[in-house]
Amino acid sequence: MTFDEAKAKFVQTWGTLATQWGINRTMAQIHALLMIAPDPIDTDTVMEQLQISRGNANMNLRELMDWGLVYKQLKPGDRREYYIAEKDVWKIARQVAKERRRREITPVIEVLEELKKVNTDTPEAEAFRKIVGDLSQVVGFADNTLNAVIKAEENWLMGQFLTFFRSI
Amino acid sequence: MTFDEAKAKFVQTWGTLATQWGINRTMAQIHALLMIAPDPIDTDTVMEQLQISRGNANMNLRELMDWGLVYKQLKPGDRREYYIAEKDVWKIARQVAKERRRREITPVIEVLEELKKVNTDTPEAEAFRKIVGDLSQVVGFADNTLNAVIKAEENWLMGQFLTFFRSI
DNA sequence: CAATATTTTTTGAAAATACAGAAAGTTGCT
DNA sequence: AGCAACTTTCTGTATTTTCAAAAAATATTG
Repeated sequence: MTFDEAKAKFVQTWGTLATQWGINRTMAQIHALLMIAPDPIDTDTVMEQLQISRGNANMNLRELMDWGLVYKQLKPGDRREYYIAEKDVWKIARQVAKERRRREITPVIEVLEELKKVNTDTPEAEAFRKIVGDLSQVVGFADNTLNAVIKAEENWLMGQFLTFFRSI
Repeated sequence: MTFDEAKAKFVQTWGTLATQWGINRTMAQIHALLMIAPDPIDTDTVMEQLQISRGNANMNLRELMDWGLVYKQLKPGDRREYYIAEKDVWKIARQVAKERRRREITPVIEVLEELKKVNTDTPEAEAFRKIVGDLSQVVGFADNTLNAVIKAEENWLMGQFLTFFRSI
């Protein structure tokens, strides 16, 4: 496999993984492209490399900045805006964990807590509260896991977790 | 909130959460419906409750069985097939972890390992190997986390994890 | 073995999502 | 201010995903 093939495969793989987890393919591909770029890249380069329109490139670059995964970079004497990706993978992980927790997990926990309060007095309602409560625990577990990632220090994380998981 | 409203909200919430994580909305809604059903349910009931077609109901019920989250149940003296959901939420979690690991994480790890082997000798390729290697670690961490869930015993899981995470 | 009930697969259409290209908006220079 | 270099937003189109309805297959009963 040539280096160019490897880069292409990386971009494609990252895009596929993203889709499977409910994230826009192009956004992930741009992210991949920026992660493996040694230097800042401008919009036109992104467009050319991924064969996408300016509008699309711009939209997803903003989204990536919104997720805190990509930064703008200005070059002195150049009006264009260049983009650079966060390269610290654990920081990336923390950022993603943080966003997904905020956008998707926390709201669900709130709803489930609300639903547990239904006070209808039938066996059916009793069963309902049971399963909702149980699911609440599972989602809470996911929440805790993400939170652990968010709170963890860079290097500390790998060590602690690996030690813990190896014990299982 | 009435009990019926609560049930509806639960089904809707579960569907939304699923979409956000790359899973078919209807599949999750059927799953939700079955989880809170005290008794086995047949296809027509699913169709009626969620206002979906027979084809759609059937397809997603199969998919749910494929994920190991729903079982068929036959009633003596009745030709129809009834469906029942796994109610043990930790078993559900383990099942989901198992499937997603198999379908989505493991393949990515293999690709990343492959990509690390690119032996082009330039600074750019060196940086590529670095980021791919680092990401490999992060994905490996996700893999380990899912694996821990899969391997864990039912009740044991909550206790261990909570203790661990509280320490963070 | 027919007649009937039930499940499964297929197919084309509808809905949702993603996107290109163009228009509009900004910024900075002369 | 006026122009040029870029960036952002908008709008209609294309792609993908989801799904209803019909057709086909399978199972069950008399």
